[in-house]
Amino acid sequence: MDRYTVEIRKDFNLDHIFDCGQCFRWERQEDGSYTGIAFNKVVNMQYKDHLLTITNSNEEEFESIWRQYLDLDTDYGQIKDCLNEWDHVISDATLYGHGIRILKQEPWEALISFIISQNNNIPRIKGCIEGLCRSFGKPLGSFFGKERYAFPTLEALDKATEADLGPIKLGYRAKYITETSRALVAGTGTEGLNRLTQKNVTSQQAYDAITQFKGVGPKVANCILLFGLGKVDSFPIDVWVARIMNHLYHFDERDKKAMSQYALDHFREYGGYAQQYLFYYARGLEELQKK
DNA sequence: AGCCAGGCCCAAC
DNA sequence: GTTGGGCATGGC
Repeated sequence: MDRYTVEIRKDFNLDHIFDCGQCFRWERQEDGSYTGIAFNKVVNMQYKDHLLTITNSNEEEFESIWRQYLDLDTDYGQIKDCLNEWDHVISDATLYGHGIRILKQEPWEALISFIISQNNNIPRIKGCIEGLCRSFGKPLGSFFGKERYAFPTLEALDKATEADLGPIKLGYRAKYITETSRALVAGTGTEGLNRLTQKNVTSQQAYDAITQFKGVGPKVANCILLFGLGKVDSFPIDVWVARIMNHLYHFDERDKKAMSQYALDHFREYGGYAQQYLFYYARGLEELQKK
């Protein structure tokens, strides 16, 4: 099978990247590598001795897809330095998740995925999304021992009725998916979403645009901004972030407004990175607690 | 068994 | 503009 290897010196760890709750279609393998799907490509990624090897890919795809997806042209060392200069509490979190990168995911997939994520747990979110792909996504063939499916297109989900979505067990979110698909087809289509990634579209403008969709509130919108639209200043506050902000900064867990303002003041244009370090740290602490 | 999960909608203040 | 009940489903 085709493969491509590239050196990545630092600030890169597959567990941190794929297990920090930003994406739902990557599976850890026995050997510590990850197999997953993005942009209709099935690949396996292994990182060892500062070398990233992408299997079932090549240099051309690396340059056209994976370099941007993995955000390899961003200097995370510099970002962590800034965050630690602007805030003296976050250092443990930036050390704990030192290899995190914020994936540049496809806007449409992020929109639907994070609608599904609301009031849901990560294993089940993954199950729902996989079910959607199996039922409504294009078959990509068998890779790494499994049949693989693309994420469904807007057109495919637009055609699906709520009854069609029944077996996926999305619960009350099924209606959000159908209504959002209808609205997007009637409106700007996925191209309209893609345009929101442009630099001249502000985070506020993109936020206002996507909160028009049913099922997209403040938290879901901020996740879409951060993970799908490249608005890395956005700071999604879920129960984990609220919890860790309470623990580290002594905010009332319900006071989202105060936490957002703190993020604005201390994490500034890097709010999204700070949020991911905090989220991953919060879940890591919880994991330790359980032992 | 019962609480919880990457919350949102909508009605009632 | 804010607050709170209701909500589908299943992980743990």
